[in-house]
Amino acid sequence: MTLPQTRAFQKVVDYVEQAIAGGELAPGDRLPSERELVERFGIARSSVREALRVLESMELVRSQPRDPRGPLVLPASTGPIRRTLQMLTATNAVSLPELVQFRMVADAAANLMAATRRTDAQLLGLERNMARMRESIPLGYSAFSRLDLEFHELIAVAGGNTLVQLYGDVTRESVLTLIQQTILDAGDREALMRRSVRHHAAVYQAIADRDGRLASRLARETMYAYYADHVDEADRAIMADLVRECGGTVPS
Amino acid sequence: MTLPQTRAFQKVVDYVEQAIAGGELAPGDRLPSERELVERFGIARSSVREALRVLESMELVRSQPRDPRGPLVLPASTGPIRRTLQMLTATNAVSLPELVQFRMVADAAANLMAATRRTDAQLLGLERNMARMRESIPLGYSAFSRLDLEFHELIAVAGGNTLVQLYGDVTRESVLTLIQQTILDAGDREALMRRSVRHHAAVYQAIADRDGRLASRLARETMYAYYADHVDEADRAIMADLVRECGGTVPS
DNA sequence: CACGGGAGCTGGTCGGACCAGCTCACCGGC
DNA sequence: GCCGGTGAGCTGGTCCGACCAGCTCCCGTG
Repeated sequence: MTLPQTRAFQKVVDYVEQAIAGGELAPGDRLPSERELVERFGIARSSVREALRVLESMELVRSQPRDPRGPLVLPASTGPIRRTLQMLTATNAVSLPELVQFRMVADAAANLMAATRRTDAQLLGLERNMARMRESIPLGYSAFSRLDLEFHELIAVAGGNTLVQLYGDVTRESVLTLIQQTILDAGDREALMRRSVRHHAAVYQAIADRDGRLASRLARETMYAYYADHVDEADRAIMADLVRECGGTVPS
Repeated sequence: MTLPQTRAFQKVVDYVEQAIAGGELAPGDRLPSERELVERFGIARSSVREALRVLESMELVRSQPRDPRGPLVLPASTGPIRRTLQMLTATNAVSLPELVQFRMVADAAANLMAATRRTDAQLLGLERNMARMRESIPLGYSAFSRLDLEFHELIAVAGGNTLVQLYGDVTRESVLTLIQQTILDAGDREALMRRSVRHHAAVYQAIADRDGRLASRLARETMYAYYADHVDEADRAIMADLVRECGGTVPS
């Protein structure tokens, strides 16, 4: 009883996890109430509650106070991935060069896919984002960078690949938190923003023209131009390789 | 008291999360004991335990029974990312084409980086893996596929980018679980394995020669060859785009 | 100074208690 | 006969107290 190898709450967690993975529990379904789980699994309510907290932190389930229908089963979420990666970058388990290199690859893929799959409506969304971005230049870098993120996210959505979108989003956010201070300290922020707007316009045009390879190359060349100076020589060499991988060129 | 917007255990979770992110708590450190957390946060022990279960499920902390030193702070882990992605694929929130497309990009990047950064020792590791793989062909597909995964993981490690490595690993695992049955049902598994060995040999040679662009192209072309028949036309087109992105060619 | 044993903690689990308030079925009015 | 308001019966959130087995560390012993 006391040390049955697996802790009491784990039984409930395992059961619910497998039930969701196996399709027996679908989003919108309800788990039995805490007191009913107590009886079904033969464990104390505090143990059941621990299990529910774990399942909640995995975003598989949500308990709502005083809901007689029981805990709600949620649709599979990417939240834990985001949170975990943020923690990894916060503790320096993942470095800026790694993030930047990965972003080169992910953004390039997103651009490539978006060029093929984008709809006219999505193109319009990009256009509107660019307009707002131009207007935001006088408002300062933080407003601008939010729109910058949004631009890339719109492209990732248009690309239609959940993984490219998810990993790209997370990585962009992390890059921004790591680099923001550097940029704020740097000299001519407005010139930086203007350059950014030009780059976006070029990418937009490539996607509008359905020229995926160009859109991809632009992503990599732009990332190189932005970040090459912020990493050491070895990482810069890898970044240059990544630019060349898709036929791009790096300034010498 | 009853509905203070945020639940009692959340206070502890937030505190520990921020302390770890901010560097005040480092791996190897100890949290105060449960009973001490009770006093510090002014909440009941059951609430403290819920918090610890949540932190444990994020792999930030580990409680060990009867350890008077208190819960152990762990090094940042990628475990939750792996588990979450497995759940996403299990519930079909992420489809096979998405996984395959992402793998094309991630494996290509891993190969490219490995060609530049690999050490001779790592090259030797790849060689040994290939030898074991050849020997494993008669042992059946599951042993073989394990070695296949290992080959790619070795390359990813040699590439030296944590993100490429992590995402690649997770994605390869997921692809395997989704495709394994199909392959087991398919006709000539042995021919498939032999082809795989040849592909690995080619990638190995490119990495040995430090020809990153070739290694990258091989990754994409190989993935296309393996999986193009298992996806619909639209996704196949994207895969073809990805092959061409790095200058590769697709069979017509 | 080395070592062995016990005291004092620890985490794991259980049970019971109270609170505020959402739901739903039931009942009464229209 | 249909609709709408209401109260009973639950729910989840929190707390408290209790017991168990056993790891650690300290102190006293040799």
